[in-house]
Amino acid sequence: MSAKTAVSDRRVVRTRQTLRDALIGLILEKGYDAITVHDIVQRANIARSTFYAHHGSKESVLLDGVGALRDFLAQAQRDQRSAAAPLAFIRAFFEHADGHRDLYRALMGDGGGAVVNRALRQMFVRLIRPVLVEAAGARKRPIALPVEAVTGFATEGLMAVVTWWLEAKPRLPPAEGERIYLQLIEPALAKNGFAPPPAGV
Amino acid sequence: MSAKTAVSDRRVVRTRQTLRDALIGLILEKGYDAITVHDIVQRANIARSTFYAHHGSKESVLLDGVGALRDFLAQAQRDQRSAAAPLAFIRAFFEHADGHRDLYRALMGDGGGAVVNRALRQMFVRLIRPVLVEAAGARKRPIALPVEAVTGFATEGLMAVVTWWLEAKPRLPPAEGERIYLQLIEPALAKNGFAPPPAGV
Amino acid sequence: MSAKTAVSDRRVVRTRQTLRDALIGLILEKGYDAITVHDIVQRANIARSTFYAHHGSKESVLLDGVGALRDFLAQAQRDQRSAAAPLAFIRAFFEHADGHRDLYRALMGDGGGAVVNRALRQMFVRLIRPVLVEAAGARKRPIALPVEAVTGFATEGLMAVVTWWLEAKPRLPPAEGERIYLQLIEPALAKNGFAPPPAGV
Amino acid sequence: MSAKTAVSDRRVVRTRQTLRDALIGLILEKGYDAITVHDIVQRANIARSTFYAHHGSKESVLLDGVGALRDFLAQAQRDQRSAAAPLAFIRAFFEHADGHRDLYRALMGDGGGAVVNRALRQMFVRLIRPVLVEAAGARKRPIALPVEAVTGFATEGLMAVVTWWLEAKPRLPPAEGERIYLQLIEPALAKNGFAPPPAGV
DNA sequence: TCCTAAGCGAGACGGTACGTCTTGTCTTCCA
DNA sequence: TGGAAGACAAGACGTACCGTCTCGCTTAGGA
Repeated sequence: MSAKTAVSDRRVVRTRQTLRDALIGLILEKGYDAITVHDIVQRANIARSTFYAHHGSKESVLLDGVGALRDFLAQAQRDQRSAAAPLAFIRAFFEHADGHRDLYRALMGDGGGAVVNRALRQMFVRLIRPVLVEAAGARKRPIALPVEAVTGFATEGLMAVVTWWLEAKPRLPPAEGERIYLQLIEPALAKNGFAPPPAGV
Repeated sequence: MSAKTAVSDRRVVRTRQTLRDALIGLILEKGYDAITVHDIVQRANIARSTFYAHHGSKESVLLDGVGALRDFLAQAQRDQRSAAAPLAFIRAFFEHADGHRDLYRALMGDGGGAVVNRALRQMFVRLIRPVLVEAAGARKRPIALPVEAVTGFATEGLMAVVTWWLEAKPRLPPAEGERIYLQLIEPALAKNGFAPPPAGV
Repeated sequence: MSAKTAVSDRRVVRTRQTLRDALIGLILEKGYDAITVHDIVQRANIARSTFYAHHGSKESVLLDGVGALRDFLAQAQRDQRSAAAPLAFIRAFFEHADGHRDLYRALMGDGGGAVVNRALRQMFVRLIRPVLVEAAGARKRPIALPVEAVTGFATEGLMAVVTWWLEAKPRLPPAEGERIYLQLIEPALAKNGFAPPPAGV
Repeated sequence: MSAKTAVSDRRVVRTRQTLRDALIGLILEKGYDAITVHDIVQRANIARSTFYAHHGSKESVLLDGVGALRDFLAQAQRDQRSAAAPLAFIRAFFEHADGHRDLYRALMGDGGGAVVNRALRQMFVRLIRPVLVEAAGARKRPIALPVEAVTGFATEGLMAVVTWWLEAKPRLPPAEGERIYLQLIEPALAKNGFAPPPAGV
């Protein structure tokens, strides 16, 4: 709170940023799992002890970044969601991934480590579930499928389409990724009572 | 082939079985990632060097088992597939998982390690893709979605439903797991030209 | 050189000393060859990795000590050598060994390992050869025996006398060890033209 | 004892010979210490279990051979010893070594392992000591040096001269090796009361 | 001529030590 | 006083040998 703390904070922020950059660079080079703490601190030019002063492990460095992404997508979802596009964040996500293809390729493929995958899935779950709950709630008749199961299905399906889209040759525009996913998931939802209310069914 | 080989084989088979059992027991107790080779050989009561005489790593122990599962499902798929049930192996899989719920819970959840997940996904891909390729080939008009993307979508969706089904309370029968998955995936396939010809849905 | 290095040095020196002490204690107990790196680090209460941070093997620990002994003897030879006592270092060596009989007993007998023996022999060769070369060079007539052969003979003879002296019962004073060796080696040298000019014998 | 045993013996002898040959070949190639039991049985084309049926370790293979050498030298000493040549076996030894220079080079240098050295030294000690004891006993006045110390001195001196002689370039005849050793050791013995009685002093 | 006990090949196995690699903690100094 | 430097403890890793063992094949003598 004091001025001194503010100064420290600035240094702290810089250190953390350096760490995140180093980690991302290394992920692109050799994959998440193969990275050691030693690699990171060497690349970031900081001391081992400094690393542990900020993070308990390399996971923690990464989750910083995922947190930022989650905030960004949540904002997009709030701003752009409409009855016709209840999953608006998906477009935002593909746009963002399009701007950082290398990074996402490194994160989402098998090079990305289980932790990253888990974090991303968790992020999607939190964005998708509310939409499904709401759609189900608007129905007159009770739905036949458990919301949790459908949420998982939609989430993993999204992960799969994104992973494929990242590697597709020739490179596809974000809109194409979104289209493919929606074309797959919307029939599944619509047939089971999770359809965007006004659209029909 | 000779008698001598047979004898060695018998010992080898017993050792390998012991290793597999030990690994499964440990996965149930503390999760795949936390297991060390030391844990395994201690539990199996074999020497460290013997372990490495059979396997290059703990992954390899596990993949033995996955291989057996793959063979089993492929057989089921060959035997039971029909026009009305092109994904017959799914029922066989849920039945099998129902008989070894603890094991599958350990393998498919986050305790199962990335290697296991990858192996299972790969196994499903090999079972699902031929069905989709065939369905797409039977169409008159070209399909609008890439087979690879749809295969990934269907595979990850299956993984998600299975994972959810394993943890569902109260415990659900295998038929219920199969029903939920098919109810989700079939509309997605049918709407995009991968339908089991005209018969289904 | 910097203060920081000095600090590190202090810790390093202490660690190395601990290792040397542990090794010497173990040599006295069970002989050099039977000692494992595990024994040493356990006795010294340091981590295995720390051991390898300092030394590539247990030999290296030992050679530290031999290096110190070599310096000590070379100094004695420079200071005390005279025409009448061209091999002055021998007296210094017996004195030193008298003060650390257990250690030398462990090192020189069969418990000491080939590495130690080799190192000690090498040390003696470097002290003896210059004396013989000089003595031979002072002669008018060429000598009849190769210097290398004589050096080897004198060195191994010294090793033998020292080994015997260390085990002799009752315990003999250093001067007695020196006397026995010189009484054996000087006639051999004198008769073959390596005599300490005319003064001796 | 029975005829059957005799037959077995023939096979056993052949196996042992094969092992000895393999070991010697390997010593020449890579030095005694670097040889493993695996190397030996592979080279000899016998089974690991057969090796252990005959020998407890690779040392044991070698000591077979040293035993034969000892018998040979003891015989030579009995046959050729005279007042003028109390150490007659030395000539026999150099002759023998001259016929198998590669082998002795491998055995006596640092490549030969501590066990070999110990065995050879022990062999020489048993040949030299009786001569010195006898010479000392023939004296009127008591000798000034302990027989054990002198035996050690003479033995190690011999090892040193042989080792040097084996490596000398150009190659020296056996007689030259013997001459050098005797020229060094005889004055040492003579001056201290171990002289061959009639020769003088 | 067959029988039978040995020598032997093959190689799985339990064990022990090795040297390497990470991780996370700690101490000491410097700016 | 916070961060750099890096020593250190802990412990898993995969490799290399060791010596023991079990199992059949082969084979040379005695029945």
